[in-house]
Amino acid sequence: MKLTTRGRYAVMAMADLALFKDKGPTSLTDISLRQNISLAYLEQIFIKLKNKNLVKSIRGAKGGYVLESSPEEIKISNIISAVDEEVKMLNCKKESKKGCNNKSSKCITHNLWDQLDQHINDFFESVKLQDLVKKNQTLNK
Amino acid sequence: MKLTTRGRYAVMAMADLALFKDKGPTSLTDISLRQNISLAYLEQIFIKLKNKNLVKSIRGAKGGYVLESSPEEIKISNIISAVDEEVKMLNCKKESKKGCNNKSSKCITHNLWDQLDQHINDFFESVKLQDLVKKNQTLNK
DNA sequence: TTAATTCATACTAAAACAGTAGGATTTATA
DNA sequence: TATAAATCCTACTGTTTTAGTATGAATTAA
Repeated sequence: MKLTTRGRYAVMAMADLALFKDKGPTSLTDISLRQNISLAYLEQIFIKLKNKNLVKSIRGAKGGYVLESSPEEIKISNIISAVDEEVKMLNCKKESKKGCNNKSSKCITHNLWDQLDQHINDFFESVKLQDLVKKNQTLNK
Repeated sequence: MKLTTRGRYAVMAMADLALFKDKGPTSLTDISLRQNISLAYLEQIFIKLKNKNLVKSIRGAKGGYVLESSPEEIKISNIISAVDEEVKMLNCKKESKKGCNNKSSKCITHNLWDQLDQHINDFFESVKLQDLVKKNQTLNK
């Protein structure tokens, strides 16, 4: 599976945006400082988030980023899939390389990975940005 | 998370062992051919499986590997954790490096990754080797 | 005009992955 | 007892990915 710091950072940054969404556009500098993520790396991540219409950019001084939708509407799955290429276990799908050919009994575990994919994706589908923000508030007294 | 071909191969190989468990020890050569996995790579994987007491080795000609327990008793989680170092999303745990310090609001997403870990591990705990073998049999007419 | 910001692209060190290579040891069996 | 089949052991390696750096251009509020 592909779930790296890029995905994690993206979710953290989006959660940060959600936390401060009432204070106008949030600059990446702020997020960088608060979440302790390299600014230049954040920039790359936000290009992708923007391309997938998860955030809107405001250029120039006092600019920054704002969420395109409300935190209740943004699913974690949207964020992850925007920055990491995909959440998939299986090589088997691509017929080209090695992979199993599905018909034979070769890839006995085909279904297992399929189901795991399903589980993980379901999980990310079920959690909204809002859930993170709420959780955070109740957790830190 | 760490779930690579090594983990996949390990599960495939163990499933293969389960399928042929009545025919005496199974050699890695056989598994290599049936599952299309490099023999030398399999050898490395099986050292780990042996160290974790998932398989038993019989050396010499006509030797091979056999399962230590019955397929009903071996959980996928056992296999994965034997060959991949761990199934964990969080860097935050290790205080040493960067990570979040948990007390502050920094790592808003801490719980999210924790829960995902839980989900994945639960899944792998719930599936037994026997489930794979059965599934395979019913699937291929 | 300046400073703060996004935007864009190219580069890079380090690590991990997926093996390969080469040989030593053990053991059934012919 | 010689041979072949197997596990065992350790070191090496090409490739890719990751996580970031570096550099500079474009935009815009003040």
